[in-house]
Amino acid sequence: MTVDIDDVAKLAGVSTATVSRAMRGLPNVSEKTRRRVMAAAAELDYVSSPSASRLASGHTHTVGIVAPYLGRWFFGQVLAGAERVLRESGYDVLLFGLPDDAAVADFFERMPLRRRVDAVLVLTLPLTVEQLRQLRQLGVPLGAIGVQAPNICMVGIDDLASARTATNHLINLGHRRIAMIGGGDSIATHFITPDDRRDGYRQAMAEADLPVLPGYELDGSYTADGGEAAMVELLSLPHPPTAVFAQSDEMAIGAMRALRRCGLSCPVDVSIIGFDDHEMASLVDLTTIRQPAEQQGELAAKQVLACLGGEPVRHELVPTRLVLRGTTCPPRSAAGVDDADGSTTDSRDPAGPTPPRRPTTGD
Amino acid sequence: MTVDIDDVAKLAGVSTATVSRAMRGLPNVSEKTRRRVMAAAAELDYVSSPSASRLASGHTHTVGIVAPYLGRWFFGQVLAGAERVLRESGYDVLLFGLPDDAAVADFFERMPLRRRVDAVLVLTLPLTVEQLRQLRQLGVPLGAIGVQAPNICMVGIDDLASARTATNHLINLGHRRIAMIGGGDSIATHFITPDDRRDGYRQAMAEADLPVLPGYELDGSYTADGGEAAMVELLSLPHPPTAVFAQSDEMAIGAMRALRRCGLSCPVDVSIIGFDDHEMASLVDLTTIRQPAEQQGELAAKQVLACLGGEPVRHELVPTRLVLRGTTCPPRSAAGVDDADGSTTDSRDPAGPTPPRRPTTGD
DNA sequence: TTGAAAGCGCTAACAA
DNA sequence: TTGTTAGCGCTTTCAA
Repeated sequence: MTVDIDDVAKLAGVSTATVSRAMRGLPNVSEKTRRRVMAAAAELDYVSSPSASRLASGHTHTVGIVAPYLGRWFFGQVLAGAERVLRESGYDVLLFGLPDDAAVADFFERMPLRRRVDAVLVLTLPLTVEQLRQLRQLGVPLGAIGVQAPNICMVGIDDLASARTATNHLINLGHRRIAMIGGGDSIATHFITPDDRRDGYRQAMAEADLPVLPGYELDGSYTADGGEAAMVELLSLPHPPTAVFAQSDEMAIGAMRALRRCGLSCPVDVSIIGFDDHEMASLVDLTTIRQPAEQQGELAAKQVLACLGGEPVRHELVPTRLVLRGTTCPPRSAAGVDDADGSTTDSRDPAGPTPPRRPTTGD
Repeated sequence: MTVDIDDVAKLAGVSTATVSRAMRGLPNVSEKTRRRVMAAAAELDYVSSPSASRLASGHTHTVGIVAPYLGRWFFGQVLAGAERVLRESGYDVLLFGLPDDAAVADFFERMPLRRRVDAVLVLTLPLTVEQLRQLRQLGVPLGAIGVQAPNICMVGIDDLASARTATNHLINLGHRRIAMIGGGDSIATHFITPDDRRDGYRQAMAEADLPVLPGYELDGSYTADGGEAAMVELLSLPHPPTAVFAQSDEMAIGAMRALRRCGLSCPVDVSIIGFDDHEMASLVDLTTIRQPAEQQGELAAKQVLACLGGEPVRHELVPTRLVLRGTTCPPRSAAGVDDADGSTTDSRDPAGPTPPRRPTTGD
């Protein structure tokens, strides 16, 4: 039924070993023979059986990608970048989404990656020490995005410095009452993004001698709804903030919605800065910190491929930058202040500034 | 080094065949033996080699998923739904993104799915007749989303009726000059989404005796930038529309941006309705047609699994519905008209209406 | 540079 | 219900 290596060998008049060598491009085959083999293979429309070659060689030519959410913007971008690099390098991508605790538990109990992949890419997954140990036990190169751990490849951004930049932008505009919407306390040891961003916020505030008022650090669960709820809470404080740093654009956009529903104007009443530069950020004119998502996926994929090629483990940080748009401006009380920060590049949105908005009055 | 089926057999005091049967849950094994085998396997931390069992059995327990864009919202949602169902059914997911012509060409030339998967899921990929033929030649069940073809599973929506609903909504509000932003002419025979939505628009217009003015059908490439460009063109017509039906939320949001940049108000100057109910639609308060993306992924996955179980090919349409938000209202000239449509359920956004906006004046 | 042959680890007939 | 055994289709020594 299906044509196998023997058929090709017969047609080409060589042994199966030679067919195998020729088709994999090994050097110890004469050009003449290789041509004959390739011609025979083409004529028979032969494709080698991956199961058979995996069994015989022990290599799967497959990379496993594990991600918590496949449907969210950031993960989609990272996945797109990683998949493209792997596909173009001839690797298959085996995908595992772990959207909830049950899925995580099941995954680490059955370890479906065992004997199935040559390398694993972990996308921003909060890992416990034990889970990381289990992944290590797979005995294949590990790559991670936003997860720092010894002896595994990783790419990421400087969350702390980026959060400082965001906060400094608000401070430099003259704000003094600046709140933060972030993620809750993370239990996972190796997932430090929310903590780092929080620390960056705190550092910037401390350096400017500004207090973090009670109730100014809220959990927005990294969702728009969470951001909206957090903003509502902030607005009910005795001294509501004049500016908010949201740890993600989704939360920032949720916060903007809360303001709109309250009849308040962003940025005139409250300035908001987000984080990510989600595709929708430009559409809602959101000032934010841009992080290159797809590029991080590409880099992480290249790193594990390099490890597979025998190169040493690498760690890479990609740069972020402040993207100025229309949701931040000086507070009503203050005069404009120079806005500058050494650690990242400030830049106007290439699309150009949008016309300033009038505050909408609530009904 | 790695423990194999023989080790387990020895420890359990049975033959390898029995181990194989016991571990796969085949019926012809006594409970006592099965327990002994499972205990031995657990003690040795044994996991069977997928390559070996695939080679021996011919089954891969893997489903290939092919999608044009992994990073876009709709595909992320569908992928999340499909992956979850497949994972929970014990199937591996092999992922292929085909973002550009080169990737498509390469994919269909090398056919990396051959001998690698038990079924294939195609997500909204414009397929030529020849490409579809090649997929069929894989000899495995095929499932598709938004791609109609004989004898393959498919889930989708009624694009034509949904587009009519969208257009009728604008008509019922009293609009007469209604334009459409869609996709260009599709070359692919089996990818009829843009054409169906266009036909729905045309039908609704014709039934209401409204003309489709010259220049009222534009290509927005299904991107925000394309939508913005199309809107700019519409605004430069001798008789600009008072309402626009965009075939996707991304294009709708781009069109909204164009209006904002021109100092025009949505919906007071121009009403806009989108399509999809993208997560951002509620955040920018966009009236739209909701289609359940994740659910379509789940259904398609279930369909191919059913085919794998010997059931016949199925076709399923999932319902869409009009979601009323703040970007549509009667045109300036007209009095309000009753808005009703029998084919779908009209509903207020559960989050409730937002306060009406004042038109912003351009500077 | 090529060929012969022994696996790779499992499944599935067939036999018991 | 269980065991025996012959493959599944390739890769990789080892010899030539």
